[in-house]
Amino acid sequence: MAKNLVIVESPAKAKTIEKFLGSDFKVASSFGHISDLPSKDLGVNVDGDFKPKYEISKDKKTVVKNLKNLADKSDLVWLASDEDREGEAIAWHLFRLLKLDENKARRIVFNEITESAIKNAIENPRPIDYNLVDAQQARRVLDRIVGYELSPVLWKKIKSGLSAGRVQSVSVRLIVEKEREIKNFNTESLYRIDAEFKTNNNDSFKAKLDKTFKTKEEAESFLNNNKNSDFSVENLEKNPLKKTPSPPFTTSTLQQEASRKLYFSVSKTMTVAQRLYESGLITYMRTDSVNLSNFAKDSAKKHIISAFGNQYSNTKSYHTKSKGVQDAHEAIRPTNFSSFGDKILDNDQKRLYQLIWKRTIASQMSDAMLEKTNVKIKSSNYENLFIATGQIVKFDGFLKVYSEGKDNVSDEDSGILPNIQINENLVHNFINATQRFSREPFRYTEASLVKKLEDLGIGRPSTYAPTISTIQNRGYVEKGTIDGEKRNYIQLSLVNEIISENLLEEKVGSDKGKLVPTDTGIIVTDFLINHFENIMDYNFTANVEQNFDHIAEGKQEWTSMMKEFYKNFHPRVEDVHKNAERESGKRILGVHPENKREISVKLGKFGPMIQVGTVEDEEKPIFASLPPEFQIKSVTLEQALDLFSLPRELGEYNNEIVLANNGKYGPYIKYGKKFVSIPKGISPLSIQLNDALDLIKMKEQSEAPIYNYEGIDVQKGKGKFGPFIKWNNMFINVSKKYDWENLSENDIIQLIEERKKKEKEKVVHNWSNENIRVEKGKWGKFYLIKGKIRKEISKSIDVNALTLDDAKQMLENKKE
DNA sequence: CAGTGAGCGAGCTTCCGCTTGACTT
Repeated sequence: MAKNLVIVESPAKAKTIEKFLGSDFKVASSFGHISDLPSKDLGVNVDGDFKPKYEISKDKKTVVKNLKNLADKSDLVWLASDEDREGEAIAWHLFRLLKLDENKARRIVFNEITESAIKNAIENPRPIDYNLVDAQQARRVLDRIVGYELSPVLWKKIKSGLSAGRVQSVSVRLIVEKEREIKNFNTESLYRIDAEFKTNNNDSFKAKLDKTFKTKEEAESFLNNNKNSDFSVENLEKNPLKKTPSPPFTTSTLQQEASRKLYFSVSKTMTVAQRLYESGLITYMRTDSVNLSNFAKDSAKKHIISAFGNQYSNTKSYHTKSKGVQDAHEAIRPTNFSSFGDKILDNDQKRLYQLIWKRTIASQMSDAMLEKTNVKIKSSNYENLFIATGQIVKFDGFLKVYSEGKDNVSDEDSGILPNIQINENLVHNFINATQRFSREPFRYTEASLVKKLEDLGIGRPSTYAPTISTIQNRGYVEKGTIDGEKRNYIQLSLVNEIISENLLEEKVGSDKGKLVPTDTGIIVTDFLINHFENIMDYNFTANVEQNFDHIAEGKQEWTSMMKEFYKNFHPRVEDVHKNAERESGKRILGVHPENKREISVKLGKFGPMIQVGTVEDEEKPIFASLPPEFQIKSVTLEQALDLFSLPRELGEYNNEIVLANNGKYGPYIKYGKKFVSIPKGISPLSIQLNDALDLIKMKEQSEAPIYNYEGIDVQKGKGKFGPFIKWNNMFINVSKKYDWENLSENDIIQLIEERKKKEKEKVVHNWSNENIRVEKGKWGKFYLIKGKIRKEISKSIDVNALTLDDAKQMLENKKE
């Protein structure tokens, strides 16, 4: 057994490091945090000393047990978690839970995974930094108090199951406010003038006028003014322009570029990067640092010089400026620059790797040298000037491999100008006056939201992707589906001294794939801003981070910060609990045309709903849920009344009545006892019998058995987790190596047999009459299964000797 | 799984950051 145990956070890192250290060292991983506050209750003594109650995280029990075993057999334990707040806390929890002492434990840190860095770290251990640990405790406890005290307020005042937190609530606020900006935006139009001129050599180029016009009349009169006008070059200026490469990738910039260039979602970028990291092709992918190790800079330099030549190399260091950066890792870069990734089999992995390769290499290359030309063209008839700009590349430098994408591309790039002389006379091919509408602000995409959060110092590299999922899962935010509308605009053209008018068309107002707030998101945000302005302030995180820094520097005691915060926060929570009005976003739509009762729309316990009448009325109110295609803020009285026509009887099929209705899980068709979901885009209010029958037949077809194996039908389908076949109540995933569209008889038999074999190995007991099984799980665990009940069997019980009666007894206890 | 919404009250929900698999349909 090795004398030394090194513990790092990530297993892939452990594997790499073990190669650098000799046989005296065993390297293991903690898989991140091992200890946390309990999930069931607050877990903080808020009435006294703010002491947190820690327990070993549920999924880390075996990890801790294994580490304890290894530690007990070692002479020295090296705690090598990351060099930041969270990493220091992990080291401390390991120290506590592995029951180490000062003689046996050493804390070491390194922020690059190279042999010299690690050996250097081993030679320079330091004590655990308890100030840094306290800063982490403060961060953890603050987040817990905010999240676990605010969420129950929402359950009571708005809807059960909702959540609030320091990061997610502010993220939703950003999206809600952006939507309001767009809604309140006043679109104005003006006329822009652009022209194409011709030189003496018959070369054409484009130019813009330095003035715009408010009305069509003004634009037209300007064009008239150009008839019989002479044009000449008044001024020609050439200026050098330098472009510098962007720094290497952090998590946030990688997510943005992968979104712009590869159209990856934030979470897809992270899973693909994780694969590359596990294969040892890139460094760690959750980082806020732009720093490159000396090793990386050296090998990038060598690669650049040999591939492009000396003049392309410009080795430099980058430093991170944004708030709250902890610099525990390197920037995201290839581990080996000599591989351009052509051999990576998976296409997505290859594309992401090559993006990282280019960005990193470019960051170590020379600036690009450009020359910008500015030409001013005057008219004999008026004062205003036409301006043409051109750009030529004198030396491409880093542009040879990489240029960064832009989020909101508006102006076309200025190209190359022909040879033009000063005072040269020009003629125009055409002059256009084009109506342009001012553009409303851009909605956030996943990646641009991450950028905004990072700018505000909110959230961490490991949480950007999960935060975006959370706010969508809670129903606060969704991806837009509106395609946009057509809009006409006018273009006046002066050609050969004649003015003509054209009506052109453009599309505006699309929110496809962008983040838009739901009714719930808007109501919750307004409620929180009303009652908890402080927490919803964009600077809240920045302010508390300052306190955390003071704690880390030993200038402030962490529980005193908590007391100070809680003293103001908690009474506010109590007050809102007691006194605040229920927030439902209620809007009165009008009165019922027949019975004159009030019709309103609001957010109810189970989501948005329409209500006829009020509680005060003699007659009870009638309700209908508002389907997702409508919104509280925009639904009309007519649409609301329509909803009460459900359920609609469409006709008959196989002697059964066919109904269309809205259910808990969306619109559906019902016939007999069967249900068929109505797909998005079709309304249960307007669907006709024919379409409904088509849907029914489609469903029957997809459920039709494709094969019969051992007397049991085989069906196939596509689920949440990809294509599968179903046999004997087992879902069998069909991997990519099979052609799911055209499964052969052999494929099906093979899939079922493989699965049967796996099942057999797993099952210890099977009392099929009672539908009770005992199965083997991972880590030597055993499970008792009946229907949907799944219970872990304690290790003290001999599973093989278990009888049916024992099993029944255990299931009974479970129910209590 | 495919109607509930007042009010009553049971019993449930919830945070942010650090890490991977196991597991779902």
